[in-house]
Amino acid sequence: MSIKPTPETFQGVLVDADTQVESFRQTRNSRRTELIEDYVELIADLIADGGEARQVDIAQRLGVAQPTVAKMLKRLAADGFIQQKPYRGVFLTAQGRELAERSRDRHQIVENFLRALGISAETARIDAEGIEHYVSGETLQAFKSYLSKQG
Amino acid sequence: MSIKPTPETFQGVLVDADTQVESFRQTRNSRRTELIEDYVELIADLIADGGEARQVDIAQRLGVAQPTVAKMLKRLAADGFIQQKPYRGVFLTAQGRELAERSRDRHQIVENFLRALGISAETARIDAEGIEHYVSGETLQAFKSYLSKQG
DNA sequence: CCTATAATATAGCAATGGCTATAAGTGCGA
DNA sequence: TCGCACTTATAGCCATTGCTATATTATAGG
Repeated sequence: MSIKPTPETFQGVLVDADTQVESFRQTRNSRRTELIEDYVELIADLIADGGEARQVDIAQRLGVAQPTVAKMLKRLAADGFIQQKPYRGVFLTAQGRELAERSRDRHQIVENFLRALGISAETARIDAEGIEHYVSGETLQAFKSYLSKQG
Repeated sequence: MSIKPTPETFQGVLVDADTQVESFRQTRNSRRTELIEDYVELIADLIADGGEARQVDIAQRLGVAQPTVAKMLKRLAADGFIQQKPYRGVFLTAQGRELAERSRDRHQIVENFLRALGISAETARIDAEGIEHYVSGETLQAFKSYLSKQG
């Protein structure tokens, strides 16, 4: 089990191992759902904006190739977030709409929070895209309450 | 090219496509370096704490299996971040130390910032682990200046 | 109605990051 | 010094997320 010799004689750089492993585990978890959230959120936006979400549009927005989108859509369908008809557009299921709404809310709060801190619109947009997936409920709440105090 | 019919008649949910694609591209980029940063940062901490970074310790901290670590270390060595001697520990190169230091600084700032917002220690630790990799220089600066105003 | 263009589907490849099982090397204590 | 326990190396598997190339289907114009 590799017991370290008298850890208390060293600088306390390291936190408890069991504690740290939990953080990393959670991060890996978020990483797994990150792409799903991006897709569902984008699909919802495309539908809201133009009535339909086509593979070519999703691909163009995400900056990936169309077959990459096709493959991911199969997974989203298998996971119950969307419905697909061959050679037709995609539609969100109730579950998909629910996830999209949560994602969009969270995204908006994070982006607005960064803007409120004085960060430029462009940076806020870019950083929010990455950060949103790693923000817990507690942190989101803190962001919200900062925003409301700024009012 | 799929020209949308009169987009100005819809709710402005969507930002410009070229703009959005850049955000997603950047996010994918961060995702690629995320694991490398975690490894290098952890290796630096283990060396600072106990003088050496063994695969079993890295594996235990990250919550992954030892062969997973072995594979990643090969990649880190190929990328010039660490040096390996067979059946011996790993050592950071100058490049590795540089990355480790930057990562640790950024990590600390993000975690302290979350704490300053009133977020609990545990949540701050977990969220910082995910968020740190997606924080741009500008945002980091904003976090720092919030912290100094709090001081 | 037929054809050309656009969109979607499918096949197959590569890199990444996990895993288990097992081989090989190290080093300590009897 | 010899053997056992620990550590590292290696082999081979799987899932994910990207790609290119190509086949198939839809659809709009002439």
